[in-house]
Amino acid sequence: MPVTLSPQRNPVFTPHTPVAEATPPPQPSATLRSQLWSDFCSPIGPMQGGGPCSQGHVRTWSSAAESPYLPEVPDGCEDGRRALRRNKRPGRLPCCSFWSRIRITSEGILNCSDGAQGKRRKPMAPVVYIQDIDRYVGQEVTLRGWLYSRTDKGKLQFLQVRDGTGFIQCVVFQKEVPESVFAAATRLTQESSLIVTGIVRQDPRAPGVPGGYELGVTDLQVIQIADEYPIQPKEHGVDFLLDHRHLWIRSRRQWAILRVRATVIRAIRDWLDSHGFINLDTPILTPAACEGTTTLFQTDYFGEPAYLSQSGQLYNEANIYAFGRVYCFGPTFRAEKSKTRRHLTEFWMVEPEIAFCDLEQLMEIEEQLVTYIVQTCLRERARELALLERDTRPLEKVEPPFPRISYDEALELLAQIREETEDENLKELLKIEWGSDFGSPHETELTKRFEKPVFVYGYPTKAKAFYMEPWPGRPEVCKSVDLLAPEGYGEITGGSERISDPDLLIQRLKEWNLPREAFEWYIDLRRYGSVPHSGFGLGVERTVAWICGIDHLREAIPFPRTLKRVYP
RNA sequence: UCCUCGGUAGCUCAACAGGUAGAGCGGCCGGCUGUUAACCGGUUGGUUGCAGGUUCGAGUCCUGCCCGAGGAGCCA
Repeated sequence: MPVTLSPQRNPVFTPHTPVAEATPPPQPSATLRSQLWSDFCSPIGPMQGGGPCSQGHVRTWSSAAESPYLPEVPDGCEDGRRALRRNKRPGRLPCCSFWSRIRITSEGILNCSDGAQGKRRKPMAPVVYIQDIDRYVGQEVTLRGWLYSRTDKGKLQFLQVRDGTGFIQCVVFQKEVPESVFAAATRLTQESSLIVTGIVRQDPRAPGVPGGYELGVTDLQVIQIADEYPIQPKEHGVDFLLDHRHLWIRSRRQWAILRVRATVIRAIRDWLDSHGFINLDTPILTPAACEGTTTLFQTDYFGEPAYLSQSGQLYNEANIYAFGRVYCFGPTFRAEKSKTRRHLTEFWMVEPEIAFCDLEQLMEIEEQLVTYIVQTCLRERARELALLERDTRPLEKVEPPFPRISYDEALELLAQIREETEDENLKELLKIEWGSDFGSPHETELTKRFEKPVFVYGYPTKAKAFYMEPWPGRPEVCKSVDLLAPEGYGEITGGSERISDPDLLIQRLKEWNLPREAFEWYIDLRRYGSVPHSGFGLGVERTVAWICGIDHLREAIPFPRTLKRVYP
């Protein structure tokens, strides 16, 4: 994994450049790009900093105003000419690269034909990421990012800077930087983009992620002064924040959650890829309901209806007969009018499917996968979880085996909870007849009784999907299993052993009033080498919410889609 | 679809019993060498969700509507 950017590729900043002149005023967006290139790439800054060519050749470089690519070099700058000739395809070369060559021969370029003298420039500080800052203590480095917040103490300013990989405090002392640098820091508004150079030092007072390190600023270049930023570092209403989701994701909590999400997704893929699973994508546009029960989003498919997928499972079942162990990983769409913190209309789900696998083996796979996800997050995202103030002790207990209880036992447990509680409201909520699926209150109360995720298996056949294998000797119960996360988080996976007998499957389609024609291909899978097989789906957002300890799924996905929201 | 709560400055909220619409934050100006959502002084900021009604007078009371949130239902 690259941890630093090569200075050769990013020679964009020169220490001791007069910042006041290098800093653009706020620009209309149409001109911003060329303005940025001008600041990044134009040698005007360095030439001025090191002693300008008296003929002002550099000002004629077209890169500054027109193109990010190769500048013109005026007659008389022989080193510049030679550098140009060395480039086989000069037109393809960014001027940043060009400038790095110039830097190597800076004595030459600065000693133009008119004899103007220039000083050798200081070596450029390496451009680094905040997440790697601990490797650079005592060194001068350059960071590129955005101003998170600023505290002005008069002759001293604290800049909280983020670069996508972390947050760090940069300290600007008036005495230690050129006047223009201090002035530039004063002008910075929240979320202004900047390039800052300074000496890395350890200081326990410095906040941030990772924290404990700060940058003693030596130079600062402003890229853009941001307009007044709508989101302040304080509490806001949910509606306001969701309207500004495109900006909200920059804030610390959201940043931390979404980094955990990325790790959850990678852990899922890592584990499956290294346990014999092959990733096969299943269609998102589908001809009919997979289950026949849920409400789907309908689209116009060249005059015919097509529906956004709510599951790739049926296709996975085809895929296992070609590949053995497979998984699909994609978005899932549900048009139900659910209006709770546990539901999104668009969410992500991984669905493994395994040939020659019964329900018990399925549970073993699930608990291993879930354990791997949790342990990977604890190991690799400790900083983010700390920022979220997640108590990780419950997560540390997550390891196989998870408790397994049957639906019947769960009902007994619920009855017992109703006996014990004084809360009349809760007593009412927990009422349930044999044959019904659990609602949120049931799941919540059940999981409070366990420290680890708990499997509930053997649900009533009528409460589940048509394709589930009946329990041997108890046809009213099926070989299904849900995994309920602890701490009240509820269902994070749902799975089952699938029916492998074609006749039984056909009978079930009839009982569920599903059109057999649409499922002919699915029945085929039972006609040609049918084997016992099982699979499950794991909801990414619910898993992320549980691991992060957040109470609403909408924060576990970058741009949530809910009943009342498709913007931004 | 049902229940509950809410909509006042850019943001978070206040405004007693119907009587001049306010505070903090943010922005702007000034001060401060260790701030952690800094602090201090000054300053800026309003179609009180929309429509109608009662009243001398409505953010406040009444009617209707719109929007949002939480929960239920629904939901592998």
